[in-house]
Amino acid sequence: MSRDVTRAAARLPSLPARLPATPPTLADVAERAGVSRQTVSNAINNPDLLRPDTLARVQGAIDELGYSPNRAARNLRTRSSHLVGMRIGPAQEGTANATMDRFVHSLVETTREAGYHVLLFAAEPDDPMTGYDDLLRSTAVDAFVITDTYLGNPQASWLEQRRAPFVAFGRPWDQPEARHPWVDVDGAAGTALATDHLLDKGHTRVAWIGWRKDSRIGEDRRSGWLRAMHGRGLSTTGLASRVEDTVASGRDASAHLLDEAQPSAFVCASDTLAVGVLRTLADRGLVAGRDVAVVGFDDSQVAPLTQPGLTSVRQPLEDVAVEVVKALEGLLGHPPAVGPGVMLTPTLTVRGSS
Amino acid sequence: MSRDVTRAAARLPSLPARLPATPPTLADVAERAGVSRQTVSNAINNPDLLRPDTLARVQGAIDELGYSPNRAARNLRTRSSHLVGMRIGPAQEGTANATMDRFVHSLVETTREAGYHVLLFAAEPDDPMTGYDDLLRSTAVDAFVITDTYLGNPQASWLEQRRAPFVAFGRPWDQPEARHPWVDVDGAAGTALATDHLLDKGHTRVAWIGWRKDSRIGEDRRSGWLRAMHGRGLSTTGLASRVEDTVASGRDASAHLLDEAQPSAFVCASDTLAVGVLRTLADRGLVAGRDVAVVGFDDSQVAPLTQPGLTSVRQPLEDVAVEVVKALEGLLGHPPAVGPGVMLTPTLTVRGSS
DNA sequence: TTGAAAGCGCTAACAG
DNA sequence: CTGTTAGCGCTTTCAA
Repeated sequence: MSRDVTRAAARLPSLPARLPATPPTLADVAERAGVSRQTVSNAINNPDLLRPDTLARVQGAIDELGYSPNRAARNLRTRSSHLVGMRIGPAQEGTANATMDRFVHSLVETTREAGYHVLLFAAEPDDPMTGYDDLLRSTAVDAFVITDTYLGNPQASWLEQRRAPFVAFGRPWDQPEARHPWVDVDGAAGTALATDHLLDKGHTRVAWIGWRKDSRIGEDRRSGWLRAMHGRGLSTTGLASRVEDTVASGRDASAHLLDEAQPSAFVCASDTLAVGVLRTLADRGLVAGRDVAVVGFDDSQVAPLTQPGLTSVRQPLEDVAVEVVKALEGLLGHPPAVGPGVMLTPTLTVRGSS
Repeated sequence: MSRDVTRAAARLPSLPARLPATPPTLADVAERAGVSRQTVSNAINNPDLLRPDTLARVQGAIDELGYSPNRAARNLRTRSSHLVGMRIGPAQEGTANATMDRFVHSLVETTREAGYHVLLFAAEPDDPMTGYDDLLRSTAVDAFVITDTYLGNPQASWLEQRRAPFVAFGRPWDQPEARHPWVDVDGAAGTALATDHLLDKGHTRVAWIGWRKDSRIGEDRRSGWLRAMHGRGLSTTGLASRVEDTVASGRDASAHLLDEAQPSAFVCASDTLAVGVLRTLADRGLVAGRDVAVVGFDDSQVAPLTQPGLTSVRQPLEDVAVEVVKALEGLLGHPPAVGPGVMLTPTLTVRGSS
């Protein structure tokens, strides 16, 4: 093989740590170990099939050469890439985005442990599905993780129709017929946790500031507050408000509620709204955590920075990632296994505001 | 070809939008269009070589079949994956992380336009280079983008020694001999911009609160403040402080500076420190923006949420991504072209605090 | 247990 | 301008 002459010549003068111009192949390892290529392949993929001494010799050659199987070749052969695609939206400022970023970190970490990598892609400006379509048809990824299952977007049903493997972070709100695996965080449980926390501290008039009614997630979070209040036989009349997710809205809403309903505590659908509440309290010379308690949602970057620190509901995104990867592994297993949806419970990060 | 019989049978009863069990190949398109496989390949990669009518026929077949070249096969053949690897650190809370997340978004967006995808990977807990090594040896990515070029980490020199194509977001602080392409944001220019902004407003005693001396980035940012002050012949004696990057440190440092040196404005190395300054002002009944001006750095999520809004230096991460991708394209071009480092200038987002 | 042969789907080189 | 041939590096039959 003249190729090997070239390769040997190319490798000789180089530093041990430097990668040769063209990486070693299965054949190189085989020659070095004095076995056939398939034996090397088996050493990697089915070590049990080899005699221990053969395995050791092959392993030695692999280490010496710094061999790692060529992905493209392996992908072509096995029809799988060990890549998981995930679309990320534009870098809009805001809490929702930050939550997704936190999730991406967890996902990358978890997929690594499962032998997968995460391929990020951006939405095409025009068609929301083109990115998925291309990756799917070119068999560039084995599966997708989708995240925004609300706002009635077409991803889930589109992928399902295509029989593309995917796991959703977010329950299929509007699709009871959906059969795909999903993982979600129980927002209602989170706000119930927050509300109970306040009730345990002796508050009886706990107000809610949430999002507009068309937000499924917002209504879900609101229901947890309602449930906790009613669970103790407390009235919620006049204690709720539905507004835009901005600081100004939270500020206005809390001012209004304080005037009209005299709550001693607020549970909010987001940290943004909670910051608005803190501002109202400051406006009025009230001390958060002493005079009025406040709890936010998402435990965002701002929560520890407010004065006092903002108590906030925290989504267990690390656990979400773990469950997503589990579902992914089931989906890509032989035979494919799709379990039921997984619902996780958030925790409460208690700080000075409550 | 018995395979085609199977395929046709499989495709017939399916919905047009549903992906056939096994995606169409070049051969399928070729047969459909009545040309050879090579012609289809040319239609995709070198359309100029085809006669217009042939091209149209092939294109038609491609569209009808929903054909997209198999990535693995193409990667194997061309020895390139059109994937760019980027390592992300653990999801620690904090501004630095948020900046990186913003950058990732921009990078994904920009690479998409260049026909690349971003492959994210996590650091192995033990060895910082294993992730790079594996991806490199398995030829899973064409190049890397590295981000933390400070803290004397080994990535840059390691990759350079391996002759692995990579672009750094961050100048090679400690390696004047480095020859790799890099893109960075001129922190000194940012703080100079901030300082000049304050000086233009009539301030003469502008204080600096920055990081400890071992931070290259911190010292760079500090130098911009120094330069701007000295540029107007103003003294900086007693006006600077170097502390940890925490709210508490910013609060303490600003309190101390106010007592000792009576500054009327603060420029900070981070938004975190600036939040600390705001807290001191609130403690003392001073109004930020009216009594004392404050400017932060990074224009993080908290900046618009503080009361009043925090003026902050903003890194042009979108532009960084564009330059990084440009450098990447040069690096991966034929022949590879490596240009000089690119230094970008930040902007100032002015809010109520100044 | 190990080895030989075949082929995944594509593109580069050349021949027509 | 189009078609033929070869082979990228790997894994999966099937034999030995």
